[in-house]
Amino acid sequence: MAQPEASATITVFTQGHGMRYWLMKAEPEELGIADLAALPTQTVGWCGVRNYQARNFMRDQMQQGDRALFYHSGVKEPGVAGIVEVCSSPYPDPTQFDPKSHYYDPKSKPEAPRWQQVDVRYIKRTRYLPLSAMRAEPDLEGMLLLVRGNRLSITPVEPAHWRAVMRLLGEAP
DNA sequence: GCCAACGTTGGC
DNA sequence: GCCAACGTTGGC
Repeated sequence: MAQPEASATITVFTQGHGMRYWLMKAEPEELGIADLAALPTQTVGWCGVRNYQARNFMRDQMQQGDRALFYHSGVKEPGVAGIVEVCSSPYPDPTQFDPKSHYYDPKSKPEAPRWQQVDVRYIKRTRYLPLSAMRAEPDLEGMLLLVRGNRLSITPVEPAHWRAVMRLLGEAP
């Protein structure tokens, strides 16, 4: 069966040296920035992505060394909580084969894995930047996270938007 | 808890 | 290949 391709084209913005910026959503009930920081290796496999467009970003676009905004979703006040770094190549998400997993996909077979993941590494916890504050920031206009109707759990971030977020976080660009 | 938005499924 | 029904996401 052919896998659907992304219905809309989203440009992935690269800098001169090829590093890309991302935003990755996590539900802190499952994995928050504090949990990530407390893990022995401070790395985690970004499992559970079950959207083809988000999967394709990991599979086709992400590179080791890319930075990502770590975003808390599904909470009273969603927002950016930290920064992580992509630290692996894409590889099959093991939870798709685990019948006990919430992310189990009975249609995916080990010989033809449907879902991929990357590992990410904790870089730092930042000042909390709520979604509401991001919406109020003119420099973030057009950021995919803020575009009406967008539900992607992984989105590319334009360098200009990344710089604006770093400024709002009080972080060096 | 609501519901808009949107992705997936499956009958035809 | 169309598209209605259904399920999920995720902010509010």
